[in-house]
Amino acid sequence: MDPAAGRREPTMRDVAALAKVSTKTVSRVINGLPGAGTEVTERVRDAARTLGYRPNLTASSLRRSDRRSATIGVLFEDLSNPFDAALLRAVEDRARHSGVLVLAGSSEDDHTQQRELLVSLSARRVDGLVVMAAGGHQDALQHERERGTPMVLVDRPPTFGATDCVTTTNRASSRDAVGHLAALGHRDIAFLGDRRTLWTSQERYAGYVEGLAHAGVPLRGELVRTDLHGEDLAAAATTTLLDLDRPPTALFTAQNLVTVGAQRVLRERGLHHRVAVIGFDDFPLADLLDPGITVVRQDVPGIGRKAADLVLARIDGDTSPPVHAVVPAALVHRGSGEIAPRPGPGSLVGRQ
Amino acid sequence: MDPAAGRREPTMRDVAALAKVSTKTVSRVINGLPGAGTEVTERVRDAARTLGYRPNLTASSLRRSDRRSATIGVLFEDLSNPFDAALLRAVEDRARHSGVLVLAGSSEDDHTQQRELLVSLSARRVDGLVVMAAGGHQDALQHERERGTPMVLVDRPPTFGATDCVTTTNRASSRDAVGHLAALGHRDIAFLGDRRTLWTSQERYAGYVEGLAHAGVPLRGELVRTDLHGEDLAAAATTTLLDLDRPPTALFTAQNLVTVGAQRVLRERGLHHRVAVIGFDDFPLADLLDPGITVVRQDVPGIGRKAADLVLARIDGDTSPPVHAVVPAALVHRGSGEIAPRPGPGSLVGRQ
DNA sequence: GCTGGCTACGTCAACGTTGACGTAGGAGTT
DNA sequence: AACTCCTACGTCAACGTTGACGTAGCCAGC
Repeated sequence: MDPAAGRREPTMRDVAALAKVSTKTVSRVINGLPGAGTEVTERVRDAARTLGYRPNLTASSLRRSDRRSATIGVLFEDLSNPFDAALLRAVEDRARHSGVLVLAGSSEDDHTQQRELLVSLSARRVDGLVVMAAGGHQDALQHERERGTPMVLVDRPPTFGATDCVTTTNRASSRDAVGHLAALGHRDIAFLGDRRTLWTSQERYAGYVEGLAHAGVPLRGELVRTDLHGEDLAAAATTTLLDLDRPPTALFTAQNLVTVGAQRVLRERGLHHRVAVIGFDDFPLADLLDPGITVVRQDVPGIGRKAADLVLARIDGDTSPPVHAVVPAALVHRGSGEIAPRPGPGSLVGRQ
Repeated sequence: MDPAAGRREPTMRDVAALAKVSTKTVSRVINGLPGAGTEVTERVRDAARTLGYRPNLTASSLRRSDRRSATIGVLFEDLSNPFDAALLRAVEDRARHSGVLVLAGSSEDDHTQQRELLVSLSARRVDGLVVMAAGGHQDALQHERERGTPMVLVDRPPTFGATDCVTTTNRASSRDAVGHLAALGHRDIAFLGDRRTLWTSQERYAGYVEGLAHAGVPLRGELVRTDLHGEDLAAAATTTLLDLDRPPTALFTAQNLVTVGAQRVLRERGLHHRVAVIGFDDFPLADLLDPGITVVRQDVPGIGRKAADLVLARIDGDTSPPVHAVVPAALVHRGSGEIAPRPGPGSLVGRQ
């Protein structure tokens, strides 16, 4: 049974009646505004406590001139992905310390779902948004932004203007990672990437191309596999790569699930000490594997904090020009990226 | 610059004026209620589209009799923990399909923070709560519950009455895990647990005790380590356990971070193929480690779905007696839990 | 003693929406 | 022709709160 069935939430009016003051005075006391004497303040506090009064932020924000709901929306791809979860946590921490709560949703990288969530969030009059944009067009986001909603994109930049965004050094770090492999002597470095519609995938691929070029290693098109969304596709692509006549001696896996999928296949084939791997995005336990997985590690909490700071500042009226903040990623050497190439079965290395 | 600086959000009044109808008729059209003719409906829709009208759920829920905000609060320990994140995602999915959004917060297992978040959530008039209770007393939760807020506890049951809850088979699965180790011949099975204030820790410890008793293995108090909150404490405890004169030949690590901390030490010492380990809670990549980590896997999405179903049903007025749903966990054999005991340096096995 | 300024209140309306209820006009019934 | 009934609207007030403004009482200063 509902312990409070039939009961009604006490309102300011109830408190005012019990304290024998006007609702306006209750409002002043509750909000700590000046204009209430000490004795009256005490009476109001007592009454509120007695009745179990709780302010109604819904009504308050409807009436107040600033119209703030003290709530922001967070719209990520998949809240159960460790990357998204860490990002959410960082945003939430920052917001909480400003008295702002977070409405969170997963878009599943689907435009329809993203649009529906945007509608739901705007119906609740969130003060701002932190969004990991679904790949492809960003019409719905642009539309929302043009209505004036403060918005910060994370992980991927907007394709429209006047919007803050926080990303990492996708291209430069990818270039460095490939350069690291090339410096060990690798010349057959495969690229395994997530959906090509994703900006991060494109940037990481661009970094891969630049890294090869910079090292003077020709790009072999057959070593490039994209649109690997999820572990299974990544594993399948890894299999076909290893079955090539001249298989790669190193893999650059450009997303965390892709890294894991590739890793699974290497282990099945007993090649995990033979084929070098550098992954983009760190993941839990990457250091416990044997060999440890060398990764490009993003500063996820840093990205989240920055994004939260930006959106909170915009909500507070900051009208300085839009910012594209780039939070540097770092190459973390753990072993898998430090494996030198050596001729394997079917390899043509040394025979050229 | 804010693209909409100075502009005001269009309201029903604006739409009504443009469509030359009353606001009430706009309300009917927007909410799909009967009583609006086809021609008028069309005019209203056009006007709404022209103005970019968006309903204000805040005002709507203030006025409506049911007073629903179509929002629930999710109050977990740490949204960046994979367990919490997976749970959040499951709850969010279920809620979203009912048109309900999720306000999420991390309590960090801290009563003050939990209380503050409860206040924030109730100020926003959430329709219900899904809570992972902080350890120790649950006064604030009980108070909130007694006010009538629908509430479902997950992972840990309430210490007060009349409240739904969803947990897993902590005790039985722990018993089974220990039994599994004992059946392989282990007699020195250590217990490494999280904070003793947590109900799950207590239950898992109880299962450990029962498992030993059932297998006829005497409990050695020095093999029991608790209050290991986080990987570092777990690693330190593992070290002292391994340094015992008669070290354990198997570890039952009763929480995912504890499992990882212990694993780290075993690897450092090269004992990961020697000392058996079963962990409670699965974690990503547990299968990729060598050996794969045998774990008790909770059905996290199942728990989240059930919790969401319960709270949504309560919000819809379900007044059936409170439920304590138990979602079964399963032992997943991956190798680390199938290592048989053999005498090691300092072990007394065989010398007794 | 009157003015001016200040403090501590109160009154009123409005935020955007919807429930309760009213009404005009047409169709159907007797 | 008078009646009921129904549909398609409109009017009004209220949800809980706060901004704008009003006012009573007090004190200081001349």
